[in-house]
Amino acid sequence: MTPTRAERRARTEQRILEAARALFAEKGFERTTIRAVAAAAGIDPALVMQHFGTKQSLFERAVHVGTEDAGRLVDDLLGSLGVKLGELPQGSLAMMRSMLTHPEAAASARATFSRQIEQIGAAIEGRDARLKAALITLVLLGVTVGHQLLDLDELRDVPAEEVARLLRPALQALT
Amino acid sequence: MTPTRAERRARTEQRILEAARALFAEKGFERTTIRAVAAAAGIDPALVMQHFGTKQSLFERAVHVGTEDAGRLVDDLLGSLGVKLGELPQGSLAMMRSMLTHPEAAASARATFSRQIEQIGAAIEGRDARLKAALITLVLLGVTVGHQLLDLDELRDVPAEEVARLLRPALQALT
DNA sequence: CAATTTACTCAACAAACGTTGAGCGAACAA
DNA sequence: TTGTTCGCTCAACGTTTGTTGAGTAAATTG
Repeated sequence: MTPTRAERRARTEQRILEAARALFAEKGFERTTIRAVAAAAGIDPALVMQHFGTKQSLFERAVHVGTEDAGRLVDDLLGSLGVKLGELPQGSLAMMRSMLTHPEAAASARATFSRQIEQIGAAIEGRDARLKAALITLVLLGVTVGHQLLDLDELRDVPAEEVARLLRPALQALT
Repeated sequence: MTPTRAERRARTEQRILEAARALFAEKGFERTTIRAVAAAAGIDPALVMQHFGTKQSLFERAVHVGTEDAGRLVDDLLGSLGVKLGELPQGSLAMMRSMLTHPEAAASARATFSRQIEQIGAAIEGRDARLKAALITLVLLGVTVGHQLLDLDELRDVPAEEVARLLRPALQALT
């Protein structure tokens, strides 16, 4: 009946990570406090430190989940040009939210984007393949930022399929 | 010979604003401290407060300059499809750098983008004009973020003309 | 000239932050 | 059951932050 010790540990660690991801995605690294994460997880701030050591490593752990899945967005794009907005994992949103202000988030973002660019570039022929791939990635970045993070009125309540439909010829022009 | 009092005041106010713009553009709102701005301007931190009251209003004053010029980027784009990257005023960079983490910067960014979207939308025919205009703006946002703020390797040292040349057909597909 | 305004510095405050160490009580191993 | 491990809380530290009020010296005003 009573949960085992390892279970409890894994359970609260998960609660911390979920709370951290949500707050990092909503407020970014600097405006998210350990105290707020702890409060959202229903525990003491000190426990967060015991589990993750430092705020920075908590961020890394929170962001790393979903980073591998982020490549799928590009796969889907290249395969069928069907962009799936609004399905980004919260870890990727947290990274994106912080990448302009937090140096380590910027490094992580650069690594992720470079991986994606390389992936796309390999599927494009021609001399400017890498540059074109970068632009494709940045087009998606811009739309995602405006839609998911900036929450622009013009994109709110617009179905992802419609965005994909309008974006498709533009992206095709870049290949 | 000795500068008048009003001159001195305007002079240092200018130095503060320049230092603030540079730091806000480089580090964003939360990582830029009043003390750092004061040090960069060669004065005491208290003097910054006397001039601008609060860090928030300093940011607003620092960002507001160049906001009107930001619309020209879109004008140029629509007129000749010649995107001029790398010529963004530092005030706009500061706003962009902070828009994902600082709520008031986000509000300012939304206002700026909405103005641009409306402007572009008026020049596009069809039912999806506004949505297309939003996507055009976000494409430029993404490229600017990747180039100016994220400093991606793939776009570094790439002349703006080449980016514009590759981007042109993609943007044309959105009109 | 004397009187006053003002650009500016100095020292300090209160709040919030990340982080730490001691201690408590329940789960574990023997 | 006894001793140990460990998840967890509590209280506090030291630093950094934005911000303030008193004080100084120089420019202005009369």
